[in-house]
Amino acid sequence: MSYDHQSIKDKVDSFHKNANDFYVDTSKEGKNKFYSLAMFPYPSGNAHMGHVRVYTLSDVKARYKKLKGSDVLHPMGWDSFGLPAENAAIKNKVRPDLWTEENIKKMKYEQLNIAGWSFDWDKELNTSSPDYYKWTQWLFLEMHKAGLAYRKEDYVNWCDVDKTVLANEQVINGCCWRDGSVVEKRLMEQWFFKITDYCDKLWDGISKLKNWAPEAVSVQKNWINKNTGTEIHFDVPEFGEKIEAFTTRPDTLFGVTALVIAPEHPLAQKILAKKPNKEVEEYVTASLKKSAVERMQNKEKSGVNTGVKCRHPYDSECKYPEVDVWIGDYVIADYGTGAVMCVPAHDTRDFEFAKKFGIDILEVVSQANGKPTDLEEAYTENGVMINSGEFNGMKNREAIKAITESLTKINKGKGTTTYQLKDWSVGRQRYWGCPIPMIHCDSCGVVPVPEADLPVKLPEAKDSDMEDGALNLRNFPEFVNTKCPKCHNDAKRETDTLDTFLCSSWYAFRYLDNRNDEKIFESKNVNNFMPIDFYVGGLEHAAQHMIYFRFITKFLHDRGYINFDEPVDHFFCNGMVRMGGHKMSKSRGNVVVPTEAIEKHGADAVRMYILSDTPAELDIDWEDTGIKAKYDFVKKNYNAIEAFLTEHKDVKEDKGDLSKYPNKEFLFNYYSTVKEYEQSMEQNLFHKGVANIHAFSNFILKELQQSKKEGTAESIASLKFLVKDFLSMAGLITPFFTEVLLKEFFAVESLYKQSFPAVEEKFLVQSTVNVVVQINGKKKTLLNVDKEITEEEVERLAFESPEVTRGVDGKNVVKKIYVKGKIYNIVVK
RNA sequence: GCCGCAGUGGUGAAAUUGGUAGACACGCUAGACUUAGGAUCUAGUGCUUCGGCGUGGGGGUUCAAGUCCCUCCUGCGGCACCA
Repeated sequence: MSYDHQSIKDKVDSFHKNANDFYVDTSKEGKNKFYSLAMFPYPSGNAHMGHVRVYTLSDVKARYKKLKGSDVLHPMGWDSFGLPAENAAIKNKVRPDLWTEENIKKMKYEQLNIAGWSFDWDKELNTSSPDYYKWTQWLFLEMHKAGLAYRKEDYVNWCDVDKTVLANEQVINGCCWRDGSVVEKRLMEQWFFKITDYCDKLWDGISKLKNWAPEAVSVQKNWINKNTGTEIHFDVPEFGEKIEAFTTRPDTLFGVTALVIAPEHPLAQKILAKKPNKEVEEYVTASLKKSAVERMQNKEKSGVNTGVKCRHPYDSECKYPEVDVWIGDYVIADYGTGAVMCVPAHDTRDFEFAKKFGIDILEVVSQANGKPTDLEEAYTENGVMINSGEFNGMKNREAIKAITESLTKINKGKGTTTYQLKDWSVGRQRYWGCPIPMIHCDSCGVVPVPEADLPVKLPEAKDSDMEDGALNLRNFPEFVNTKCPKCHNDAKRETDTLDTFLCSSWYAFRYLDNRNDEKIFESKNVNNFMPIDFYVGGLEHAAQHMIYFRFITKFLHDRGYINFDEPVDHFFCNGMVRMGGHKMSKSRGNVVVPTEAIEKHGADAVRMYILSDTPAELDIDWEDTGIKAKYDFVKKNYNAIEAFLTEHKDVKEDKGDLSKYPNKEFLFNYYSTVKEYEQSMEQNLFHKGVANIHAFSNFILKELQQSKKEGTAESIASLKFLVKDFLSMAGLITPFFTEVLLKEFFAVESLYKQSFPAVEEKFLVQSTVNVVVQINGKKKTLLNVDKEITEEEVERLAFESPEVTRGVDGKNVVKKIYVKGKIYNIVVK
C-alpha cells in the first residue's frame, strides 16, 4: 500500500493503545539511568511549534538512550498555577481549576499525543493539584524551619496591571516580565526566601556547569555577580554611627572628597528626623517615587548635600579628613552597602557627580607619565600612588591589598565580597497559586500550619468572586478565618500565594515519586536518576527558573534529602521557531499550528523537519518547501522499503556472514554512517542526525534497487537485516512509518525497545586510501593508493604526476613531509 | 562599559578537533518520463580570465590554519549608574 500518513498514525496508535511502552520503574536500583526532561508546559490549551521543537528534542534523546540500553525517564506534567487561569476566570466566568483541567485534557489527549513523544504518563504531575502543592507547602515550611523563609518590610517590585509583587528575576529592564508595564517600588511587608545565604554555593557551583549552554552559564554569572572588594568605615560623629562603603578600589581611598548614600539608606531617614531640611526631604521623597525605569532612563546625576560630616579613616594623613555626606540616587540601595565613597578623580560616575555639584577632585593614582592633575575625565587605569600618605609610591594594584590590610588592622574596614543576587520575594497577591501555609495570630504571631494539616487547600471560586480585583484570598472568609495552631484562638490565614516559580523549582524531583503522599519523594529514587542528564528548554529560563531550581536543589541537599547539589548535568537551550524572520504570533498571522501541520504532513515529516538543517540551539525559520521535502522523503522511503519487504516477505532476515556480502562499498557506507549517526546523537547534533538519515537512505534505496538484479537468497536476508536495523535507528526521528514496517514485516514488539546496532569496524577498513599531494600546503593532486604503500612509492608517484612536475619546475625542493595514508607535502622555494 | 556566543556558496549548514573546505539538504539550471503525483528520475550547481582564488578584515605561528595566537570590524544574547 502506498504511503498514507494518516493510516500509519492510526496503526501506531493501535499498537500503543493498551500498554505504556514508555514506563520506567524509578524505584529500581541500577546504574544505567538516563533522565531526559523538557521543561513542562503551562496548560494554556494550545501547544505551539516551540513545544514541538523542545519535546521532539527530549524525545529523540530519550529514544536514543533507550536504544542504547539505558533505563530512560522521560516524563511530562503541568505547570498549572498562574495568571492566565485567573484572567480567563474574570473574562469568561469559568472557575480557574475547571479551566485548567479542561486545558490539560485538551493538550494531553489532542496535542501531546500525536507527535510520537515517548512520555511516561505514569509520572504525570500537576502543580495546581492538592497532592502536588501539599509538598510545595511542605517545602515552604522546611525553608521556614531552616530560617530561610522570613517576612520583612522592604521596597518591592509592584506590578499594577497584575496587582501583585514580582521577584527581581521577573522584572526586565524595570518592566513586568508578563505584560511589560512599568514596575513601581512599594514599601510592603512580604515573604522572602533567603537565597542570599546560598550566594557562595550558587556562585561556586557555576564551575560544575560544564555541560550547560555557555549563554546560560553567562546568565547565571551575571545574575549572581560576585564582586570582591573592601568595606570601608567612615565615622559619623554627629550620629554616633558609621557609614560602611563598599568599593573595589580601596587604593583610591585618599581621593575621597564626599560620601554618597542611596535615598533608601537607613541613615537618610535618621538625618531627616534629627536635622529636618526641606531640600533633603524633597529629594528623598522624589527619589523613592521614581520607578526603576525612570532611574534607568535618566542617568543625569542628581543629589543633595545633607551637611552631615563624616571622618576619613586616615584623617591625620589625608587632604580631606572630613567630607560631606550626600544623598544621590545613582547609588543603588541594595547593592554592596548602599553607600559609596565618592572619588571623582578615578570613577566616571563620581566624576560626573562632582563636576555637577562642585565637589573637589583629588588625584591619587598618577599616570606613569605624570600627566597634570587637571583631569578632563576620570582616570580609571592603573598607576602609581600619590597624595596617599604612607602608601605613596606604591603601584596602585599593590595598594589595594596594602590599604585593605591596613584598614583591617586599625579596625576601619575589611576585605569583603558582595553579590548582586537579592533575596527571593515569594508572596503573590493572587488567587490561583499555592497558598502559603502560615497563620497570623494576634497573640502568637506568625505560626506555621502543622505538617499534618497540609495541604492548605484553595477555596473554590464562585461566580461572584470572579470579578476584577475580587479574586483574592482576602475575600474568602471561610479560608481566612481559622484557629491558631498554638493557642487555638481565632486567627487569620496568610492570603498571599506562592510564586509559581517555586512550584516549578522542584517538579523534576517529584516525577520520580509522583504519587507519594507520605513524603515529598523517596530519596533513593531521586538519587538514582538525578541530576538530570539532558534538560531542554529556552534560554529565557536561564535566569529565573534555573537559579531557583539550583537553589532548591542545594537546600534539599543541605537538609539531607538528596546526595547531589546541582540539579542539571546538561542544560540544552533550544532556539525558537520563527516564520518569515519573526516570532510566530497571531497578530502577525505567521502561526503554524502543530496539530494542523501534523495532520497535513504527518508527524514523521514534522519531527524530521523541525530537527533538520539548523543546530537545535539556534532559531529556525519555518518554510513550507522544507516541510514538503521531508514529507516526500518519508513517503519515498516508506514506499521503497515496503515494496522490498513485501517482495521478500518469505525471506527471514539474517545477518549471516556479512564478509561475503557482494557490495563492500555499501557495507562501508552503512557502518560509517552508523558511526556518524551515533556520534550525532551522543553530541546532540540532531540536525546532523537528520543528514545521516538522508545519507543512509541514499545508499540503502540504491542497494534495494541493485538487489533486484543481483540479489541472492543470502544477500537478500542480510540486506533485510540491515534494513531492519536502519528502521530502528531512523525511528528515533521518524517513529511512525518505521514502527509500522518493523511490526508488519519483522514482528517486533515495539520500536522503543529495539537496540542500537553495533558498528562493525572491520567493514570500515579499506584497502586503498587517498593521499593528498600538496606543494607548500596547497592541494595539487590526489593519489588513490594501497593503504600499506611505502613513503618512497608515494614520493615516486607524486613526482610523476604532471601537477607536481609543473609545480616544482625551476624551484628548489627544500623538504618533504609524509603523513601516512593522508598527506604528502612538498616544500619548495 | 562588562560578560558570553557567532561570522563559511543564492539559502540552512558540515568539516573526524591542525591535514582533500562546502557532507546532507533547500533553491536553481538542463534533460527524461508521465497511470498529472504533495509527482518521480538523471545530470549539473563556490568563484574563475582554467594559471589559480576562496571560510568577516589585517597580522602571526606552522610543512600545513575555517580550526591555534594577536588585533580590528560586524551581528546576536545577557547584565548594567554594580562603586
